[in-house]
Amino acid sequence: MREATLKEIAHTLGISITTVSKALKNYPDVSEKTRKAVIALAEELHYTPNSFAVNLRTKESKTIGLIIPEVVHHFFSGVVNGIIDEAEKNGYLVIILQSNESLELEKKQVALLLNKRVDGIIMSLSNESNDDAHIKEIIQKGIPFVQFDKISKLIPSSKVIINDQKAAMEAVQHLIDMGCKKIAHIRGLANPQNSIDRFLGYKKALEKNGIPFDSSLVYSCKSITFEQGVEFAQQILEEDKGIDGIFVITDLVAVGLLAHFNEKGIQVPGQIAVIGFSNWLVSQVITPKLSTVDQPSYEMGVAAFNLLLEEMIYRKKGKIFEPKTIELPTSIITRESTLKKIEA
Amino acid sequence: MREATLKEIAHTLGISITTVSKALKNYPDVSEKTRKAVIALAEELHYTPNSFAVNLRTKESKTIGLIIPEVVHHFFSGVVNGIIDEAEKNGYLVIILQSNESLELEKKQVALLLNKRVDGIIMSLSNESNDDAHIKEIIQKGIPFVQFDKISKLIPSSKVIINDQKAAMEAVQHLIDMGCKKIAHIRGLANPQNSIDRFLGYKKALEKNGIPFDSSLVYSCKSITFEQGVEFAQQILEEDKGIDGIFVITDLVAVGLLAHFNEKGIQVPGQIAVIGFSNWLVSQVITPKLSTVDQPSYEMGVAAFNLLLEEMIYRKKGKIFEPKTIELPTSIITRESTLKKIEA
DNA sequence: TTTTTATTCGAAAACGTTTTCGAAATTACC
DNA sequence: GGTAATTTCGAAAACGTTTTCGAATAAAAA
Repeated sequence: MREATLKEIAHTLGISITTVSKALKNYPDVSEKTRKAVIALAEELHYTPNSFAVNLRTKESKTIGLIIPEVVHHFFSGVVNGIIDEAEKNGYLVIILQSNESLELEKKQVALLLNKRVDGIIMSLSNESNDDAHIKEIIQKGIPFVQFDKISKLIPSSKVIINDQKAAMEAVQHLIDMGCKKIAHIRGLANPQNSIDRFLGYKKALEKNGIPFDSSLVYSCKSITFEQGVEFAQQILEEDKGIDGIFVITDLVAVGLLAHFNEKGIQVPGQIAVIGFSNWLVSQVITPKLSTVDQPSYEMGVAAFNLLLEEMIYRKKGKIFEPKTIELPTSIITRESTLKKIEA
Repeated sequence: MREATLKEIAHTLGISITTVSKALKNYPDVSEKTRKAVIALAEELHYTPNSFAVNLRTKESKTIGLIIPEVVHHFFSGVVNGIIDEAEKNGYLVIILQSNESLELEKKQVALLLNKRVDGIIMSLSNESNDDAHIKEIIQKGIPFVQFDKISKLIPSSKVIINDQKAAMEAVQHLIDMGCKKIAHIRGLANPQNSIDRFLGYKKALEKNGIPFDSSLVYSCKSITFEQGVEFAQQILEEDKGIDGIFVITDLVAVGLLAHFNEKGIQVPGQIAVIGFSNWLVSQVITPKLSTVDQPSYEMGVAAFNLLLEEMIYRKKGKIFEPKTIELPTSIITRESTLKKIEA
């Protein structure tokens, strides 16, 4: 079951390895006759170049690394999808590693990829990431590098992001347009930038519409779970502050709210309108169907790879590459949970 | 920004490349003094072996390939998770490719991985897979190979599976235990083996309990979607056959049923009990919470990698490897959608 | 025929590592 | 002191490819 090599082909054809190599790569300085012969024999032997040797010789592996917090997450698997597809179209393969939101693991994964000498790295930072020595090492080694979603602004690299603040503003504006007067916000954890940005968007939307900001209408998640949503729904009903609209950090939590409102016979959107974030699968199959903000995960993956590809090409030519930032548009998806009948 | 090499270290230390290599790999035939010196300099220069050269020399890359229909699917991303984690623990990296349920793509992906000369391949067949010339090529090339979930029984390789038929039987038995007398089955597409097996499990459970099989109670999905579930719910209500329990091919479709029943004011499980399959995230956040069959996706990934690892080790020693099949247990998760109150 | 030009080929180095095997240097033993 | 055993080292081959550059051959021009 030995694999055919250039040497073998050369030997049986009575020519040199050089010529065989050239024939297979369509170099101009090999006669039509020998080229034909080489190709014929190569096919017969099912010759395929030894990628290990090619890698060593060309100093590239046509392989990139991807580090994400976790695959089992609708958003990240969407991105993974986009990256894999686009990479494959361009002859690249993708190695995926998970950081599980742990800084320590993240460092290890970066080291692994550097050892593997991948041609480039795409990554979304873990929540813990504040120390970025390991990221700087990537840059300093001159490895093409792209960040997406959770990024560090301080690192000079290309980035693919959405505008969380703007998206949040639009979501809240939508609630206002639907007639909501007293709008609460279920915000995410304290540190992550997107949690902060969405909160700021909420504030700005209120401000823009002349609605006074009331910090008692902001609820902070301890965990991003369904149960957390149920708890806040309980609390909100108990407090009875007259809230008629809620902007929630993410769909999963929003669905928890809906579940409890449903149980208590609260009309959504009649009494309280709810809008989530991220367009999880669940938001379209719940009753009432949940309005939300769509993040173009697949497109982010595609964009991230293309940015990386551009840098890889630049670097290969020895040119210097100026990092770019791509901001992808989000869109409000209006479904039943916010559609009050104020039409016309 | 040049990377340090053995040659460099050897040069500056005035010793041979051989000795440097040996020192770093703890060969016994190098004195403590030179070993220390080598290690010190290696650390100072941040030396890390060139993996391309190592691959070429050792003929292995510590990289495996994984082909799945699609990442963006709760089940597959669970498996991916398990494989990546376990692979990393054992010093392996994972390249992921998607077949998108297309046979043509699947063939291409296999070819890609063979060209890359991965150390092993794990894969779940696409639905289209009937021709398996490309799979046979993997076996015949002697590449360690493991199938999981959607498998071809005809291919002599290790396999990781669940017992769909048994799981389906248990699900239907659960409905019967809950007092259901007239049980319908929403089955999947015609060809996939798991669709067939679950259907057979449904039949067997009825048989075992002395309930006559009625083919008019079996509904075949044209697509595995939420909407399909809604449609069947409509049809079932219109037909009014007195159905009081439904076993559904997968949670997504079951959730469609629930949505429509909810809209029409049908009590679940009071009038009709519903059980799904696969334990999608959505099943625990819907109202009523959906009973379902849990497939241990992460564990399947772990098992698949370990089987592959075993084969890789065997093969490396030149020993022949006898393929194994691991069948992982499923479990019925009883939630609100089937819990009728017949408790004692 | 000789010289020039175009065409076709191959020797050899290089990529960086691992490993075999023999040689040199050191130590132990009588 | 000499021999044997042990320790420490390095030359060299090999993995399979790509690419440079010069040589050989064939064709064209003089």
